[in-house]
Amino acid sequence: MVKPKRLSRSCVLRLELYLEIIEQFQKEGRQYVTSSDIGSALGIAPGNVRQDLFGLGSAGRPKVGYEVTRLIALIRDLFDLDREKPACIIGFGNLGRALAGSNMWSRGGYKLAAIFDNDPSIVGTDFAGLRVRSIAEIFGVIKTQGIEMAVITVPASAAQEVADIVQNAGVKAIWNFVPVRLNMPETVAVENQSLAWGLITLSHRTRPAQ
Amino acid sequence: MVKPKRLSRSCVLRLELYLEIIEQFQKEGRQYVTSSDIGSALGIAPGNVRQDLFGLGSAGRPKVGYEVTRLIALIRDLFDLDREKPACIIGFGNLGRALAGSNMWSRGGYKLAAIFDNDPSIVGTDFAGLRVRSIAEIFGVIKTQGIEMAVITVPASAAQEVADIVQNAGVKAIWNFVPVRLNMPETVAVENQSLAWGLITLSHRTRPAQ
DNA sequence: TAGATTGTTAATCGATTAACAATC
DNA sequence: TAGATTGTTAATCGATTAACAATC
Repeated sequence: MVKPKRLSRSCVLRLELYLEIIEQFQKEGRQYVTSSDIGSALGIAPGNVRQDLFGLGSAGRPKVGYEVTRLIALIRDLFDLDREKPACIIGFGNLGRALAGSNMWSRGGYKLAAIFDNDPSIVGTDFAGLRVRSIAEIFGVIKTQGIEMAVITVPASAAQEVADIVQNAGVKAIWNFVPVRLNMPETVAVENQSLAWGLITLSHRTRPAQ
Repeated sequence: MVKPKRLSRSCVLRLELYLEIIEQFQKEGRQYVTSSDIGSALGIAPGNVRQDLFGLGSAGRPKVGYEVTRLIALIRDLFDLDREKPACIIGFGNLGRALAGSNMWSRGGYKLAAIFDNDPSIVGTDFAGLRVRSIAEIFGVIKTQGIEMAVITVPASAAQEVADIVQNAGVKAIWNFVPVRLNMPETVAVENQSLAWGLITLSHRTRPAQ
């Protein structure tokens, strides 16, 4: 189950879609799916699907298709979704709260393990069994709980400072919702989730003809 | 200022980054930027920057660089950011509230013009001068206010139904935060913002070596 | 002038699509 | 068997990178 070749970002994106749709097929009770089943559900050419799965080390059977359980296991393994990785949220405003309450954590193989904020009126309150902690505790809690990922939803002025702290504490990944380019070593995986991008893209795509 | 050629998604993404960084340069008082300035700030090859700007119909001056104000105007025009387009949010839970309060609207050239929810305890309350309206009013309000874009943050079970309504009302774009594939005609631009994707990507990128 | 930087073409690289033999 | 579907190679397409003459 070694996977030496680096997958392109677009291939990763497709595989995420495949997983989603295949799990849906599974819910419907199907045991096998074909590349056309997957492709037509997603608007992707079946050959493209086959080649992606081929790179994954698939094992489809001509005329039958791919075994659903095996395919799901392969993709979940590739994405490391079955290991519950501790994560934290830093910045517990509206967005932090929304993310904390979302069901995305388990889908991504993470577990929300700590929440931090620097507002004294929030620190100490409870959310889903977690006590909101002060910013000063970030380093220690990440270390002792082995937190691997930090979601950053603080004001722009504090983002780099917070990122430095979590990086020093040994976090491997940062999900950055702040519209600021974080300066981080290559060892930390940073995913920028600038919300304005989605809007700008839509604005572009619906721009009136001139 | 006609732009016949279709830009690739990655090119659009880069141009969004350029805009961001160029506006930052502008704040610092600079009048000209070179392709290397932009490229090195973003980790993109300067030749790539030049080619993108070339496709935009740029007008740089050898040895001097590109005029900041002109470049900003070109990109903002391309993305149609200077026309304030009315938008609405449907589903006013934590996420809807977080998005409503974000400063992304003006950056994307939109203006939050209406909020909808079906919870009677929320309908009628105020948020930033807007009265939260009931789901039943969606069609009429979109029509009368000329709303062009709808942000959908409702439960998964209601997403398709809501999308159908806004599409019938004439919305041109949907920003879908629900992890559900919406069935929409090609005339509607749909941007899926599945939050789990960011997590899965990070999980993949930090997967322990095997 | 000399040096820096653009505009733009050509070369490379990678990803997608087409195709079809292998196989169940 | 015949037909459907995979595995896998080759062809195409597009995007990135390299390169360099033009120019300020």
